[in-house]
Amino acid sequence: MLLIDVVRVSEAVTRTSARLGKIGHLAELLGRVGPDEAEIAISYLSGELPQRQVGVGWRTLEDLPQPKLAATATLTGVDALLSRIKAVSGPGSQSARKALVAELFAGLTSQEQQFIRRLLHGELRQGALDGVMIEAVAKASGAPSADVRRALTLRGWLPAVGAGALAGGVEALHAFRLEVGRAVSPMLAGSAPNVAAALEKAGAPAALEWKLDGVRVQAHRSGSEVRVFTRTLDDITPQVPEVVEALLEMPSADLVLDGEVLALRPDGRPHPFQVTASRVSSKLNVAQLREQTPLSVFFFDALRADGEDLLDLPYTRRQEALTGAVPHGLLTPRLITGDVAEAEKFFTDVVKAGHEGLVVKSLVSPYAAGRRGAGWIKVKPRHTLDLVVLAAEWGHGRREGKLSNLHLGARDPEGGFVMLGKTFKGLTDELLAWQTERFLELAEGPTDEWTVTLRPELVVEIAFDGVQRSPRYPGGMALRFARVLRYRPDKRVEDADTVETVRSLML
DNA sequence: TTCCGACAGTGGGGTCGCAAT
DNA sequence: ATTGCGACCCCACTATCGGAA
Repeated sequence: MLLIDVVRVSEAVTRTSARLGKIGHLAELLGRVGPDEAEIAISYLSGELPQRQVGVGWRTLEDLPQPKLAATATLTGVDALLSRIKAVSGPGSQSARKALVAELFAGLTSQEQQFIRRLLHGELRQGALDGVMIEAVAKASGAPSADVRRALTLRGWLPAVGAGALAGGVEALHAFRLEVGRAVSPMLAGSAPNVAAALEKAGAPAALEWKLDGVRVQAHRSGSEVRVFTRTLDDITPQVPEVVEALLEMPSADLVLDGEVLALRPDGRPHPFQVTASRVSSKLNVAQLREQTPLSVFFFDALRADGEDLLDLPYTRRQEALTGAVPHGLLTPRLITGDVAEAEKFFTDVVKAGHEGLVVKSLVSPYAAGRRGAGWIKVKPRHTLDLVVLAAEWGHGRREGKLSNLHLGARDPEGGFVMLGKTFKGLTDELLAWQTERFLELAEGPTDEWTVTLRPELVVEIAFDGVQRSPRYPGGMALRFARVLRYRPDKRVEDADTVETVRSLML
């Protein structure tokens, strides 16, 4: 199959707004793709590369050769070249990689170049990713989408599942099973503004578990072999020997556990997330680093224990298996209640202990991996500040032509403002239109291709999760997960919060 | 007919490893 | 030694479609 066939379908998908229409276009192509090309086609049309990443980003794609006029590139040819690009390493690799990228793009028409460029950026923007492709695979293979979804949960990679379904139908899908040592798509949580709302969503009584601010881990043990995976199914086993040792000390030799690693201080309170992230992502000198910053692991679910698959069992049954397999000290603190007051006290306690909040879990839901179902609901405290808009950046994609990303500043009592970060979240289309117009009236000072500097006159109420140390911003601090709540036309700039107020929140 | 769950899109800060400077 | 790039940890929110109620 030619690349252009896939590109044409992607363009049709982009033009179609109805999801069922998108599914139809995708399924049509899956119906005529060859068995050796199915994985590549499914991968491209769900917005990812079979290689996952190949070491090519926006900088490498800045200047590219002239496009060809005739579309002759094959899917397998492009895929093979991308694999070669990924394999490049060592001194001189940047120019070698660039040369291969040039070779790749010289063989593509401008239409194809656009497509591959967006794929490499991870921004296909055709309105269809895994969720839509699952339905397309179901339609093209004649299998129920629930079976496709289930196989994806267990296999963790849709192109393999889709190719299997196209070749072998429902039977092939049923052949995908939980394999110890191969990562399962993790179950994700939705969110609620407060504990009462979370209980309502999950159904009371529910289980309330501490939400620890670390890195999600899925730990597999088969005999003396242990593997640890992240939320995106990357293998981080060498970086977390503490988790490996914990698994090996457990009595059961056949385990798949879900949990969180984080760095705790000697007094038991958590380090800032940055400390945990630094430790977990360091691959060099792990032995030394663990002396200075040991990791702790806490498990909250069991997908397999003592040779039994548990994914389809309700929460309470999985918890029985978990508490039977894992030492008490490695269990995530938990309370089962339907009482709102009791739940709120538990929430207050966990926040006082320095942790992130709670995850409220339905007692009956199975391990529904890979989707943010109603089974798990997270609740975190929310801080707010009144800040001043210092500048704004032009948006991309559906925000093209709109000033979107706000630069936020706190008032400096000595005069002026201190930038604390940016945000684009929380804006409705109406607000985007309004602020674009208003910002252009306030434009003043340096303006480049992306950024418009403003007279500091607008006060905006910002919600955020916390203040963290920043090597980037002048005040040495930045807001974590900042989002717009509302503009405050009733407030003058002199009423905005000060740098001191922000600093007092950092601790 | 209305409601709501699931999805895609739009980007945020921080940190690491690696290659180039 | 420092800088730039790519990758990946953490992530919130809105618009939209289409099935459920």
